[in-house]
Amino acid sequence: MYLYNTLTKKVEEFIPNEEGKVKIYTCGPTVYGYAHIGNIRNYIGHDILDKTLRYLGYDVKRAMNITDVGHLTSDSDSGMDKMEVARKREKKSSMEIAKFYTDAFFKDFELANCKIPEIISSATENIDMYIKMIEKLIKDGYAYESGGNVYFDISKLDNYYALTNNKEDELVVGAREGVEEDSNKRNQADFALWFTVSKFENHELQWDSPWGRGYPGWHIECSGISIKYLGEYLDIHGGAVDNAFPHHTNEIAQSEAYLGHKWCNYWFHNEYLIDETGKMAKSKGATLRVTTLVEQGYDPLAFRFMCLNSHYRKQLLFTYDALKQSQSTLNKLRRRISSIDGEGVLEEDKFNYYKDKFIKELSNDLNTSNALTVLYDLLKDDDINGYTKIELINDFDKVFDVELIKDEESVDSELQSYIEDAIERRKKAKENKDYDEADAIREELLSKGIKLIDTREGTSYEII
RNA sequence: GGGGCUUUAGCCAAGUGGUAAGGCGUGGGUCUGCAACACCCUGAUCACCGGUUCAAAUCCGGUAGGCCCCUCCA
Repeated sequence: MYLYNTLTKKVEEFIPNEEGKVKIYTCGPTVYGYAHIGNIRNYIGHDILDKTLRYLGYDVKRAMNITDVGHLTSDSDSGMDKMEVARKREKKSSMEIAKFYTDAFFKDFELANCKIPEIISSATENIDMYIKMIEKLIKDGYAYESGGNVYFDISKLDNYYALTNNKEDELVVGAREGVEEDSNKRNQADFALWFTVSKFENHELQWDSPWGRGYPGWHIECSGISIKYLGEYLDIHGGAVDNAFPHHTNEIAQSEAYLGHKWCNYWFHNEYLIDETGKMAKSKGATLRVTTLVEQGYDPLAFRFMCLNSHYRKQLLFTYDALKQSQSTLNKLRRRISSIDGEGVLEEDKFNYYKDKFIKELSNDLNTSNALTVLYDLLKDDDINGYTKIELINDFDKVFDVELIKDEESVDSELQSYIEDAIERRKKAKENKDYDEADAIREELLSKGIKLIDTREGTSYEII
C-alpha cells in the first residue's frame, strides 16, 4: 500500500506501527450546521481509505470526533464559539443544537455509504483528558497561563511548521479579515488550549478546571480523543487540506510535547469539492446536502461514484451536469451487471488476475479512477464466466460501495401478479397492433414507478 | 508577501521518459410498432514559451490561468 503523506510530501509505502493493524483518526464535523456535499466528499475519501485497508486485510480501528464545543469563529480570543452562535441563532440549548446537527450529519454520511468509525466521541465527553494533558504541558514548560487562558508556547518546539513548510516570519497575522492579534500570547502563533469564563459572557457549556471555569480550545480535542481511544502511536491522521495548518500542525505540537515521542506517521489530506465560486463552506452558507440531492431525485451513490471517478487529492468541481453523468454511468453499470448470467464455477486464476489488478490500483495512493477501469475491463472480458465476474464485482464493491449489484427489490406477490398481468395484456395488444392500448399500459405502469424494458427475449421490468 | 495544490478531447478523468486508458455525452448505424434498453462505429499531440534527452503530457526553467492555507471552515 502506497499513500501520499503530507508530512513528507511524497507517496510512500504504508507501514503501520503494529503489523496487520491500522489506527486511523479522522477529524469530524463541527455540528453547528448541516454538512454540505463538500464535507461529505472528505468523508468519502476517508471511507475509501478505511475500506481499502480492510480489503487488504488490515485490522482497522478508526476514531472520529464530533466537535460540539470550543470551535471559535476565530482563534484569537475575540471570536465567538460556533456552537454559541448557532445556539443564539436558533434559540436552543447547545446540546440540542449538537444533537440535531449530529443526527443530520450521520444521515448524510450514511446516505453516501460511509461506514461509521468504530469510535465516535464528542468534544464534551472528554474534558478530563484535555485537562490532564494541559496540566502536563504546563508542568513540562510547553504551555503557560496568560490573561486567564492557557496557551501552547510554540517556541519550545524545533520543528513546529514541519507539516506545511510555513515560515514563521512570513505568516501574516490577520491575513483573513476579522482576525485580531491576541496580546496575551507570547508568540504570534501560540494557540489556546483552554479558555476561561473571563473572556466570554454566557458561554453555555463550561467546566471547572485548574485555571478557572471555562472550556477547551479547538485543537486539544482531536489530540485528546485520539490518544485516549487509539493510544500513543497513531498510524494515519486525516482531514481536509485546510486542516493541515493550523489545526493539524497544532495537534502535532501538543500531542508530541505531551507524549514525548513521535505521534503519527502518516497525514492524509483530502482536497476540496468546489463549485463555480470556489470552496464550499458552511461559513459561506453552503447548504447543498446529500439529503438535498436525494430530494432532487438523485441517487446519493451517484455522488459517491462521482467522487470515486476522481482522485481524493484533486479538487473536484461540482456541477449538476457532472452529477448527471455519474448517475447515468452508475445506472448503465448496474443494468449491465444485472444482465450477467451468473452461472459457472469460480475460475480462480482469472479471479486472481483481476483482483491483483484492482489491488494494484488502489494500492497506488487510492487510484479509484483506475480501479473503476479495472471493473470496465472485467465487464468487457468475454473469456471469463459470469459467476466469476459476479464474484469479482461483489468483491470490488466492498471498497467502491456503490451497490453495483442492487439487491432484488422484494416485490410482493400481489404487485408481481399485477405487473405480469399487465405485461401479458400489453403483449396481446401489441399482437393485435393496438399500439394505443399497449402504450397506455406502459404509461400506467410507469406512473406506478414500474419501467418496462423490451428485449429480444421478452419484456422485463425495473422498479424505479 | 510566504506556503501548498492544479491546468489532458463538449464534460468527468488515467497517465511519474518511449510515441495519449476508461467513462459520460454528441453524431452515425443495428435492433424496434414507437420509445427506452442493448450493441457497433465516432474524437485530443496533453495551457503557453524555452531547455535537457535518441525520445517528454511526463524532467528542468520561465509565463499565464484556477483553487486552497497563513489562526472560522472538510
